[in-house]
Amino acid sequence: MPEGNVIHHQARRLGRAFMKRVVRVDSPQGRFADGASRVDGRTVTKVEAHGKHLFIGFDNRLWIHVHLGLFGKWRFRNGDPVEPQGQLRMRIMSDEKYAELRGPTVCEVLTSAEKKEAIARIGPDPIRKDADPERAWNKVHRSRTAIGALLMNQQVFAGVGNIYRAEVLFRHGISPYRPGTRVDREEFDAMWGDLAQLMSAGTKRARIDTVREEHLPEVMGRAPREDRHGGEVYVYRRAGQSCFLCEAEVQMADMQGRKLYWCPGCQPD
DNA sequence: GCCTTATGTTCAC
DNA sequence: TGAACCTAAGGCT
Repeated sequence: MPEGNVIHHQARRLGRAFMKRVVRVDSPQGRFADGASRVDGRTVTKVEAHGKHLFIGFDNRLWIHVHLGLFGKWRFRNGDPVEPQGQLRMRIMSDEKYAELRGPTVCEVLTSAEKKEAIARIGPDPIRKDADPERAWNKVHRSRTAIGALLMNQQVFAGVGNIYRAEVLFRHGISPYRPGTRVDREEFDAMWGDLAQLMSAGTKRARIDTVREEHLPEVMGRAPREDRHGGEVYVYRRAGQSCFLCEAEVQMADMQGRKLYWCPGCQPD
């Protein structure tokens, strides 16, 4: 159940394991059998992440495209593959290592042109150095949609998910219900820069930490147990508890089918 | 063991 | 707006 930072982390890991190597690719479950046969036995030339989308490139100009969705998971192992247990969509294997993919929303083979189209469909990804924040700003400041929803829209901010959405709004004192049209340029720039930094840090560690250093003693003192997503945060999944920085109670509400967390004291309408 | 929940997206109505 | 997708972990019994 990863946000963009984890996908980038996994892309690096897949690159380290398989780049420039001839690999075997199969689909013990069968649902990716046709795709696997098109890249089986080829050499991996590139691994890229764009938002929550992962692309593995091969020397025949084809790409495996993976989107984990809510349930998808990679598992990395050393040595010879063991007998598959349960539903295993794809295996990618070198002599020393292999990776197993279960439960993805998307696992398909694309041509270079199709891969380009897939990337064009999503917005700029704050983790990528080649991202153009103007594309996101143009959509945000023209939209009456709530900024909390815009942050979750992959065509606006690729890779941002429910944790980064809640946390970046908290860090900038912005109500999730404020329309995009009422987010000014300065606030947008600050949030974009913050996302770039937070998500890049989250890529290295494959976890999400958003608490500023000066608040850590207070947060650690009052939240001895890590939430199971791993990492220290201000409001995500803290509904009903008091805010770390003010007296207000952290709120939870449904926004477009996803749970939204915010502090009404620090993020007034 | 069973029920709920989850860092997500798409499609049908 | 809701269901479907289809996996794993945590909480509860």
